[in-house]
Amino acid sequence: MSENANRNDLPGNFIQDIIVEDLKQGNNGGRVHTRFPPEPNGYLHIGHAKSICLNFGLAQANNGLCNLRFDDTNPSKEDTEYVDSIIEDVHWLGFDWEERLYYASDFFDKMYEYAIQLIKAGKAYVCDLSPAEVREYRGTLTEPGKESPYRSRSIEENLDLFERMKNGEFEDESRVLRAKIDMASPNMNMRDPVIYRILRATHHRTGDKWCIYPMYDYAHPLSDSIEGITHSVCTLEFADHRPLYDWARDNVDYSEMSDSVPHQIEFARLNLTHTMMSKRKLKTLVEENIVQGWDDPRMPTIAGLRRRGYTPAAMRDFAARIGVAKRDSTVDIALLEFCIREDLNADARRAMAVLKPLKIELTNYPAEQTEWLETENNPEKPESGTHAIPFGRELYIEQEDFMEDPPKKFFRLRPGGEIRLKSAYIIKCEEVVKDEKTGEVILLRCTYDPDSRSGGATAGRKVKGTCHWVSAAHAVPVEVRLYDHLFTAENPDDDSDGMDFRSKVNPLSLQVLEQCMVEPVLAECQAGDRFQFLRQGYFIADSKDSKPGAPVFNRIVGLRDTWAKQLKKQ
RNA sequence: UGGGGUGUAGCCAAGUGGUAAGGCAACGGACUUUGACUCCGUCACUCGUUGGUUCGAAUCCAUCCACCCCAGCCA
Repeated sequence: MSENANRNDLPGNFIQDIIVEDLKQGNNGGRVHTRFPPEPNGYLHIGHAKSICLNFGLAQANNGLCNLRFDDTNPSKEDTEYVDSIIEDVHWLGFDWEERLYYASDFFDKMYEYAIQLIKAGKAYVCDLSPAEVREYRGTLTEPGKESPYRSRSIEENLDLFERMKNGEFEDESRVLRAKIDMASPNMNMRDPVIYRILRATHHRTGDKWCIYPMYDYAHPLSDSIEGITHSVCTLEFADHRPLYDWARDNVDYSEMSDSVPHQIEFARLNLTHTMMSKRKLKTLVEENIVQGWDDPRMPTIAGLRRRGYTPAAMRDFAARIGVAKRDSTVDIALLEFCIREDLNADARRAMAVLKPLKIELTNYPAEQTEWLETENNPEKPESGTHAIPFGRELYIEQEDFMEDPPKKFFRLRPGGEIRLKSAYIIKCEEVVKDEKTGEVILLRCTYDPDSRSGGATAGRKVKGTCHWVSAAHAVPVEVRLYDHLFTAENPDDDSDGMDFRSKVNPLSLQVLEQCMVEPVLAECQAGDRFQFLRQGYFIADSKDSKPGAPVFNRIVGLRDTWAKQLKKQ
């Protein structure tokens, strides 16, 4: 991963270019200070991971700092559960804001004072228009707006009304504080935007202290300024808000707080194929129990991906590989899967697990005998050593590794055919036993070649196929859960077809296999341990339901399967 | 039809006047005690269109086209 880590340390994107230029010009006193500013109204998802890696990465690469700030200006949507999960997820991704954890609500007093400053400067006024009237007066995309009749109130009256708004003398929605900018601006955001509204909701941090709350467009530039942020990185849809960001930044005198002049820079948010990114819809999936929770392994949330078995390193690598630009783009989820495979291939321990067992009886193997064979823990990492696996007369192999009437180029077991059992012996299929009623194959009677033992002097004989197996007498039964995309549609966020997204959930996105057999050492694995079950893919012992002696495994990602591809072609 | 933004391969993405990086995917081959992994090779005579400037244009100018965002007292 070292190359990838390097790439992460040295972001090669247009924002880095801006920073380098700023540094060259000596702007901001040579400081670089970014922030990751989520609203605590849901769990973080893979799209946020891009932003986190960007903001913290930019700071790291330039000897700067990155803050974590909760943009908690709308108490009706926010909750401490989300605050806690966000803190956990950013840490888990591997980033540290040290003591610089802020909340926009930390600055409510300051923001209130600044609003008074604006009123005194004649740059803000209390407006009594109803929400519907405000909308009407705003005009349309092609027609200018009309000025509010309350626009020219005296400073004294504005001061009085604003204080009374704060004191709770007025109903919700009866009045707002607006910035006095330009009702004819072609930019809708500049048509006297609301900067404070009356909202009676208990705030998760300030409780009932306030009944007026600042709007994002006002609060964000001020939070940035107060924290001394130099580069305020956000997504493309805020580009239209930049003039307002600058307006608030430039019309408030915060000089006693900080010497930096933050600039907003926009980049394209992440879209992933087969992945729903809308927070609102993800929340619906949770609330309607369509998934088991925010950390359901099928969710694109950081918590879900973590439980699915994704590693922080793989996610950081992914963020580095997708790049940062201003084009609306949709990254192929195959790239994310590539990143986790690459990480796990280097690290995950190899183990044998039979997901759909088919019994084998070795007719020439002594009934009571058990041999302990050595097998490598990870061939990519010889220093990880070996472990012992028991071998006996009765075994299980994968049902799909036997075909009675196979197509061409089938390298596995067939009647009269031979395969090597990984780290053990070559066996030959002598007899196929079927269930009399169903015709289903239930047992293969085989013979083994005693001279073919792995690692032995006479092990050199080659056969075409090698398969995994477990000893029937020693194997441990476990539950395995196979996950697939929650949505089969390439772009589940697109609802231009008029169909409800709930109807697009993939019913096969979760398959539970209850008859799986794993080698005995896995009974003692720890929750969170990751394995490669050879050809079956990568799995993690579930961190939620795993219990000693009967672990549950989630499939993280499958392996590439060229055999399946060839079958399709035929 | 107002304003803002973006067009480079199937998907991302470098490139900023000197003759199209890299990754994913795909395809072909080698290797293989799992058909995985690994390794090797192929994959844009052309950068949304059409003109122009220039010895030379993905890069500069003009034109047209396409897509995304904005009319919350959400962020």
